[in-house]
Amino acid sequence: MAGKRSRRRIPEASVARLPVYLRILSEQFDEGVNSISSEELAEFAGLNAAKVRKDLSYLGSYGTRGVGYEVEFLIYQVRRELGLTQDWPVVIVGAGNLGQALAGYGGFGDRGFPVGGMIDVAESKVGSVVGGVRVRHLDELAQVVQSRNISIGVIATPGTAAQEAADALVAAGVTSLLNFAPTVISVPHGISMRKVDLAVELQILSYYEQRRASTEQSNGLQAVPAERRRGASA
Amino acid sequence: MAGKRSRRRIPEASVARLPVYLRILSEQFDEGVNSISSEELAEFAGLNAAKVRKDLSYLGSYGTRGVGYEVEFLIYQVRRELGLTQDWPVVIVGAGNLGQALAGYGGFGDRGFPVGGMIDVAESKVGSVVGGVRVRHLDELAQVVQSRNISIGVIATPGTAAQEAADALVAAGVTSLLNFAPTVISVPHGISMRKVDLAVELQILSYYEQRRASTEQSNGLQAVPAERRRGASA
DNA sequence: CGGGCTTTGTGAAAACGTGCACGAGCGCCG
DNA sequence: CGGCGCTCGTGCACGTTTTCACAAAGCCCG
Ligand SMILES: NC(=O)c1ccc[n+]([C@@H]2O[C@H](COP(=O)([O-])OP(=O)(O)OC[C@H]3O[C@@H](n4cnc5c(N)ncnc54)[C@H](O)[C@@H]3O)[C@@H](O)[C@H]2O)c1
Ligand SMILES: NC(=O)c1ccc[n+]([C@@H]2O[C@H](COP(=O)([O-])OP(=O)(O)OC[C@H]3O[C@@H](n4cnc5c(N)ncnc54)[C@H](O)[C@@H]3O)[C@@H](O)[C@H]2O)c1
Repeated sequence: MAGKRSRRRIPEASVARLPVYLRILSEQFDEGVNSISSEELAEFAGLNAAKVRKDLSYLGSYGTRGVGYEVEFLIYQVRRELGLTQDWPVVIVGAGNLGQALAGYGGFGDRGFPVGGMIDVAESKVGSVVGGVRVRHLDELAQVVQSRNISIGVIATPGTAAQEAADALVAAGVTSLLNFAPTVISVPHGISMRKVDLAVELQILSYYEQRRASTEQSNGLQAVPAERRRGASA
Repeated sequence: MAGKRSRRRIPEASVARLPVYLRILSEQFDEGVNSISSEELAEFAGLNAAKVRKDLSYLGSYGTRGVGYEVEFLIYQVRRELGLTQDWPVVIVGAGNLGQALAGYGGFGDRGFPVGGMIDVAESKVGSVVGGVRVRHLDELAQVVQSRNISIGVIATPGTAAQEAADALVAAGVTSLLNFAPTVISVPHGISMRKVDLAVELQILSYYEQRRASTEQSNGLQAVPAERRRGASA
């Protein structure tokens, strides 16, 4: 039997690497590369080849032994697995500095995540247009979510309002959240949640910085070996 | 002998949680809470108590059995371990939308990471003042880094310039990087690197969204159980 | 058409992180 | 001042992720 296909669950660590492969593959494709080996892909991604192969094997057996992977086909498969064959409009809650930057940021809609709505509570924000989208009041959230069939919400409010925003989003029917506020938010079981926390990242760096200062020992982290850098030249 | 103290290496996963504990502890302290149990801390952090205790045990034995942890003292210990007893000025490379948002963002300097410099290459940006800091040309990077003794660099350039920015930062003497560009960058061994990638986060959410659509099975992720939410009321 | 070279796909082992369970230590109360 | 109840600290078992290593499989060349 050739391939049982993809309804096996993919480990989260692997899922988190698929977008990286996808980006690399897309770049390579644009440069006219048709075929790529796990070794090359690993090199670009800063990983080792075995990990790349194992990750890709969760998608199915799409490589050719002795040759590698066909770039275009692999792109298709990764996109399919990640659910990128459809658009996922997002709603941004909090139209402050960050919310506006995000809304104005092209690389958002470009990649299949158009801004389907912006929400705020401040009089001064509601009604204004940011990144081509009219800011609506929190009261209208459910209506916005339902009319555009939005399932991903981005929280860009101050930390104190983040839980409230999350609750409102979930109540409105959103099932995935991306939280930029520096606050732990709790969500019902079954809702996906990821966070991006600047302060946490900096503090982690600080830890290793300090450590470097005391022991002259370097260590793990996401440090990528420098060896053989490849510039992507056209 | 009481406690061999902290020169044992702390697992990265634990390091990444310490900033979260720190934030919670600081909030609790501000509200007048003097003592906290691993159970309570776990509740606030959305984790389980055993993990909290294990994480804290890497710092030393600072709890009191039958009682819990003294908040103020624990704050001090976590800060010490994370290297937050000193400021870590950062230099931001790329003064575009994101770079400006970051520079203007208070919660940066507030937490011990003042913006010590901003760098760009565009004529239109160099010389302007953003968030109280004058934007300098890339050529002046080394001088900025050395004069202010900066060891952390933030990359906020377009993806195509990210590797170049990283190389320049490392050459200038920076030893920790936080990369916002959607590109894998490679750094020499011994340099710490963390990345924040919006597209990756959204694509991970997309994966689970899609999966939810096919199987009516929910799963892992960072999903936090909703149970007993605590609002931090003064 | 067969042998050699290359690279995949994957079991199995190792490393790592998490969660459980419980002994040890401390404070409090009677 | 002794016993009780609470919570820490941690050994251990479990689950997950990474790494290793190699057989299987395809391609190319002679
Ligand atoms: N600006 C940055 O560079 C940056 C970087 C990292 C993290 N953050 C975090 O992102 C969040 C937003 O930052 P910011 O700089 O945009 O802040 P901001 O104050 O500029 O914007 C916050 C916006 O949220 C709105 N708001 C408040 N309560 C709300 C609610 N209940 N529902 C909907 N909207 C509400 C406010 O009206 C305001 O427009 C903060 O939590 C901040 O810590 C910001
Ligand atoms: N804007 C957002 O909300 C957002 C969100 C997530 C990620 N990002 C990423 O952050 C990065 C910056 O985004 P942006 O919106 O600020 O882009 P931008 O185009 O507004 O700014 C980029 C800046 O970098 C400068 N630059 C270019 N090459 C440089 C070099 N070699 N050295 C120094 N500076 C250089 C440019 O002059 C420009 O000022 C991008 O990689 C983007 O993908 C942006």
